[in-house]
Amino acid sequence: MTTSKKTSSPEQTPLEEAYPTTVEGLVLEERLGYALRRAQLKVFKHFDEAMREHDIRPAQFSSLVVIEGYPGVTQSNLAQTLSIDPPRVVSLINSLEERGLALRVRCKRDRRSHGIFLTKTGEALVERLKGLAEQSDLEATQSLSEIERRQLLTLLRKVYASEESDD
Amino acid sequence: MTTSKKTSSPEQTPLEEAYPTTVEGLVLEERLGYALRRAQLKVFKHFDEAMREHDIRPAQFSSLVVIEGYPGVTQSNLAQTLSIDPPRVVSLINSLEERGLALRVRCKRDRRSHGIFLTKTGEALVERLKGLAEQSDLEATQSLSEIERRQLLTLLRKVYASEESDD
DNA sequence: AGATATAGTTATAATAGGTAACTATTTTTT
DNA sequence: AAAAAATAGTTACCTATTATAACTATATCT
Repeated sequence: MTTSKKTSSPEQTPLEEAYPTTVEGLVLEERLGYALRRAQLKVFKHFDEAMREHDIRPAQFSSLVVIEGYPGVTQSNLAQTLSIDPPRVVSLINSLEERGLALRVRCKRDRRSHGIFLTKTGEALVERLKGLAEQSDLEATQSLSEIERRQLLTLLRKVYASEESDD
Repeated sequence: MTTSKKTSSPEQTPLEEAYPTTVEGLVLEERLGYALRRAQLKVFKHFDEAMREHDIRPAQFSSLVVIEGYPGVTQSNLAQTLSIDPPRVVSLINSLEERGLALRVRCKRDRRSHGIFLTKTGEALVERLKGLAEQSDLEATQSLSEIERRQLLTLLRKVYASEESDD
């Protein structure tokens, strides 16, 4: 406030309400990270609504789908697969186990690790959720044609799948 | 743990290390939200690295760019533009002001609001940052051709720009 | 047997994000 | 012109996410 370093003409006060509610034309519109964040915000909002009824968070959904696809997957596998940290997996699986959707089974071969399995309830739920998630995606991307939607998915995969060294 | 409800064959312990570190072939790969999150994770990681030297967070960068583009923008304008909440803007501008990058000027016309301006330092920094951000985007999306990158950006904009009612 | 590595866990901290309530102003209504 | 309502910004608070470090129990290596 006491800084005297000024640029434009600070004493000349902000004009009307003439300021934009979009960043149209701004360099920001060219930034991939910004576009990704905004798009993700929108898609996740739809997802949240779709899952509210079942009180399922994005990470829980992802976990359920992976466990369904690979019954007996270990927690460290899950961490790698979803690229989240082991401590995060613990609370994730805790929440699923508490709700009777999944369960840990101590591995006989290596008694340090747990295989994660879906319960019958979990299996039934994940089937339902997959349908809801697909519907939610469609709603969130109504502005895209079917071809564009596929294109977008392909491009996104291409971005995150390239494991240079990170991730 | 005491749940007796089982699905696959939990007693049969998890197989080797035969589990995947990708979700290849899984329904998850078809989910837009998942793809967006993973891509964003990657792009943001590069961005963080690029900005580390200047200790600038994504939201700070976005704010700086918007202020540069619309000198005298008010905090509520900024909140709308970036679709973040007013309280978030407060701490954002605080951090920029403390570092001498931006400053608030009480508006004469409407003394409730502040116009936000960049200082000379802020202007110089944002110029530098824009270059770094562009470079970071390119690095994060090495796997894309220039055309694909443009395509991706266009598609993402199309997703988040369609204001049906949300956002 | 002893050293080292791994799977999972706990505790903890940093941060993002959002809600509610408050102050100072301005605008609207009567 | 006074009272009521709306607005800009702020503060306090609360929750969820994410990362880090340290601990345990098992397993592997030499």
